[in-house]
Amino acid sequence: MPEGPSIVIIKEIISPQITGKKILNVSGNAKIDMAQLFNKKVDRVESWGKHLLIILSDCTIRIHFLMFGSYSIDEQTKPDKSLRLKLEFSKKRIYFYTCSVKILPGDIDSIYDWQADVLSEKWNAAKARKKLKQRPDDLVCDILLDQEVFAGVGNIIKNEVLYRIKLHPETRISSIPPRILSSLINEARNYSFDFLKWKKEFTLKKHWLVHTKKFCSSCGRPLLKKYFGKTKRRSFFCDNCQIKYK
DNA sequence: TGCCATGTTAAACT
DNA sequence: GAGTTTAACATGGC
Repeated sequence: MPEGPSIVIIKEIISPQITGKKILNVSGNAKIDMAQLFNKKVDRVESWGKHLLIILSDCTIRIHFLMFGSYSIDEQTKPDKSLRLKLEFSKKRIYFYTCSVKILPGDIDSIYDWQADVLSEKWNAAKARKKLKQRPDDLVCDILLDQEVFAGVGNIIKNEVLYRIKLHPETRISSIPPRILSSLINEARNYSFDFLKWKKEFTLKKHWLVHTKKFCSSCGRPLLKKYFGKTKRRSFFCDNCQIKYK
């Protein structure tokens, strides 16, 4: 579920089913003020990075699926204890499980910077570049996961992007040549769209070149798995093909 | 079977 | 108070 493209898919499925519809009942164990949602109409459904946003007239329901979140439509498929939020409409019921639910008051456009979302048509590569320049000492494996810079990028996308541009995960931002920095920013977006396409085709895993893989598809040597940086997430990489600039 | 993970937050530490 | 580490969430794949 969790990386940005998966949220886009959920948005595309849910949006046409509930946009313009009124919330007739709210339940679940989410720690939110449910009364606030009662009888409100869904204005639109959006995604920002890994956030699913159900936008109402005066507030927004923000769903974050974390690591194990899921949802279902019309039938409750999980036990009550994991049912965070149930939204009932006249003909539809949407269930969200094991996720983080928050109500964001006010205008959504003043809360989210759509230009930071790698999957948004408003994505702004130049702005991302400026943010990178301000973080010269950060490792590239950390900054790719930074949702302020690359909203929607998760650990799989991180690994695949770095492999694609032949850059070592432990490289400092300040050491990356300008041309490689450009491809980093471009591929963070491009790979996310490839991820989206493959996920829709149910062929995502088949297309992984490095994530959870054992051997480099380019040189055939064994891939390494290490935990780098502040984020300490798994990095799969080829020590031979991915360059660590200094 | 048991471990680990596509993620984030907040509490508990140093 | 800053920075770092751990726990919590609770499921599913290998």
